[in-house]
Amino acid sequence: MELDLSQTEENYLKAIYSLFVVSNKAVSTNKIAEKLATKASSVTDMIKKLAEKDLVNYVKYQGVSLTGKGKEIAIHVIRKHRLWEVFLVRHLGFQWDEVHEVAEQLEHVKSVKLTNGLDAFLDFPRYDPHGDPIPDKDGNFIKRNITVLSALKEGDESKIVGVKDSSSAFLKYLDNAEIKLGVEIKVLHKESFDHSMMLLIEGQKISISQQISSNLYVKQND
Amino acid sequence: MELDLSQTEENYLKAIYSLFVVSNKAVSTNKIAEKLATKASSVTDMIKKLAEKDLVNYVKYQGVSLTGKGKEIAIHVIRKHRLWEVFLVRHLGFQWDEVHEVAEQLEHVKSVKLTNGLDAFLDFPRYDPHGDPIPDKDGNFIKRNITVLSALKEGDESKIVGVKDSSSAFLKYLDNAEIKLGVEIKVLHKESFDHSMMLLIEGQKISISQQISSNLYVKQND
DNA sequence: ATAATTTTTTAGACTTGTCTAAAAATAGTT
DNA sequence: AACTATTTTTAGACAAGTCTAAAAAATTAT
Ligand SMILES: [Mn+2]
Ligand SMILES: [Mn+2]
Ligand SMILES: [Mn+2]
Ligand SMILES: [Mn+2]
Repeated sequence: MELDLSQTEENYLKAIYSLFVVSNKAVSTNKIAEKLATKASSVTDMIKKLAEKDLVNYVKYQGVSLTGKGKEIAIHVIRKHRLWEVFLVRHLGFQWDEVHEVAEQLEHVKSVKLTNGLDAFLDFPRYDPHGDPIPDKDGNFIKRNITVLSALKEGDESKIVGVKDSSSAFLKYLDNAEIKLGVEIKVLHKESFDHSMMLLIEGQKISISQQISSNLYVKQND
Repeated sequence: MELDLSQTEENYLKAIYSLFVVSNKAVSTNKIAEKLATKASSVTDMIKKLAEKDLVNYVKYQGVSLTGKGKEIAIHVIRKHRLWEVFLVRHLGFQWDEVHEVAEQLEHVKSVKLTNGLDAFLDFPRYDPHGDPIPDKDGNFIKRNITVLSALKEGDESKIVGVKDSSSAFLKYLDNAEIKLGVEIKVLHKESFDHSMMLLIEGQKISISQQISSNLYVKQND
């Protein structure tokens, strides 16, 4: 029962998985097309193929969701993606905004020994450079209690633990503003006019727009 | 002038390169087909495509050779292949007979930063686990003066530096017989009947068949 | 030199993944 | 309920890479 999927098929499973996670309901053809920068008609074709292989549940016009097997594969690809990202940053001198593109390629390399060997070499990291949890070899991963920074109220204190947007542009902005994962922050003021925030980060007062605060994850305080 | 080749195209270039190296003349369609476990007709099709891209010199019915650009790409893929093999053995606990299959996948990952970062991480290794030289980032590599062990005469002393056959079966045989790269050997006796050899390896007397001795490379003594 | 054999190329077909254009189904609006 | 707009699916085509079967060229043998 060893099915060998193409990179394309794996990418579809990953896309469906991540879209399902945010909405928690059947994923639409158009959403998948947008995510994979392809056309809706191509998506329909591929969905049929994946349904044939029992990797997705598909009812015409009703959207698609992953089966157990499909979810397992999607998570395994995500595991590889994130492990490689850790490797690139820790050992090859990549910046956190440079790793994604390469990890998109490395995630499709098929070798259980490679994946688990890499995991061990990295000492079983639990988060990738963007703060996303890394599934273990059985597909289990930490479900963190997080919110976006923009949801905090004046006076709240928390810790920055991840990014929602991991585009190179956003990550470079954060580098520039010296906002790193793991730092403690305090919300000094919320401007009701434009919803910008004044933060205290490591003794520094920094003002950030809502665009920024809504793309930063902080630890949920409770 | 950035051409983006498919994995298949890269594999053809690599095959043509390695076949050319042994014969030093235009490579035949059938040889390529055999090497890549495909059909001659498929090879002809692909050769035309590569000729179109100026990666090979092709004259109908006369075989094929690499252009400068084609050779450059082939060597670059080989560089990646061998660097990954070193990584897998040194850092992920792979045996030397397990690395090839995975390296066949990793060699197609495209990122200059990745390749050069890996090279630096490994401290610029000059040989892969099978004793094959690793091209540097400019495509230059050591041309060693080597012969097959079977060519040595009685009384000759040398050092084992590589394997000609790198099949898992052969490599496992070597592991079992405790024949490793880098060890000094002395030819005690050559049996004229079956061309087997009696060797002295690290104080041990070992007899090997011609099948074995003709697949081991030793340093040329002069 | 001619015939037989082998190698290489061509012709036509198939699969995967994609596309555009058009049809069908669904959702939203009056 | 009927019309409109949007979403999704189908139909047909294309490029990449492969295959089988047959034709053409090159090589080897007689
Ligand atoms: Mn990523
Ligand atoms: Mn990531
Ligand atoms: Mn190899
Ligand atoms: Mn090797």
